[in-house]
Amino acid sequence: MPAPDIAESEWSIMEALWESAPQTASEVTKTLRPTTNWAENTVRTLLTRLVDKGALKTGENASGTRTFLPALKREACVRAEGESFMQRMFGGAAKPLLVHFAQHSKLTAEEVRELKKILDQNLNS
Amino acid sequence: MPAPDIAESEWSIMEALWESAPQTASEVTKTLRPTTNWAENTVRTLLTRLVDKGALKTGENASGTRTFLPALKREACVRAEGESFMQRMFGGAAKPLLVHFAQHSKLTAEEVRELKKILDQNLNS
DNA sequence: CCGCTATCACTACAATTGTAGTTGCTTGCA
DNA sequence: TGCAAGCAACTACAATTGTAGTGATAGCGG
Repeated sequence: MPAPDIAESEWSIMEALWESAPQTASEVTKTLRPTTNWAENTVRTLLTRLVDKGALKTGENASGTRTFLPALKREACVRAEGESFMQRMFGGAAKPLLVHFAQHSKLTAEEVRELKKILDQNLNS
Repeated sequence: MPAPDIAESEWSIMEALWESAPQTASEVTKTLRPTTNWAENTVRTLLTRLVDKGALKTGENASGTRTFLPALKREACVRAEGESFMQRMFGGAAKPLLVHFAQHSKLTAEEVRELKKILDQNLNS
């Protein structure tokens, strides 16, 4: 299973754990509380589902409580999601996607400069 | 309701109708048959859902049969979906998104040139 | 005039997602 | 040393999605 399908609310969980891992269920809950205000059970459910999907692994902390940590790299998940998005919206072609976001986003001159550099690097590789 | 949520299989329907509209249910079915192989009822269900969501409108053709046509521009839907994707995956920031796809896509020199131009245009606007 | 075929409008139903609640076990603390 | 509080495992339940099937209707072709 290369890249399990991670739903929207599950992403919040993953982000929290990519940000800092391992964490126990209640730690994750506290981490997310400001943004999501989820009940701890909600977080637990999502954690369990993510473990089932193979996106998270579990461990134990010093006090014997279960902890959760990513089983997949963020980069890999982003890439998979991105691939699927590109497929759905642009028939799998990168250019129209890049055109779209290049046109409809506000970018600073600095960012534009960086992006152009990256595009160049893309070529000779 | 600016931009209804269009599910994955619904996108196929929308694409067919953005490509050519209006079409009757059976026409859409035939249009999509090569790629999806959906039963006509499946297509009808999706069409109905999309009308409910306000993404499609209906009309009538010469023979009095119902036809379907987009109620929203593709561009608007792509933009909404893109926005939400950018939010989920990159916290809403365009640059990291662009960086990601600029790095992980194979682009031709020509495409790179065009993209750089668009980036420049982005600036003075 | 009558049945076959296309259309429609409903209904079906399992899987996934969002969001918890309930129950049972454990264990440190008063 | 019994109880409140944390933790784990299940269960709940409505909405959305994917993928059709069924039943009613109605017009075309014989």
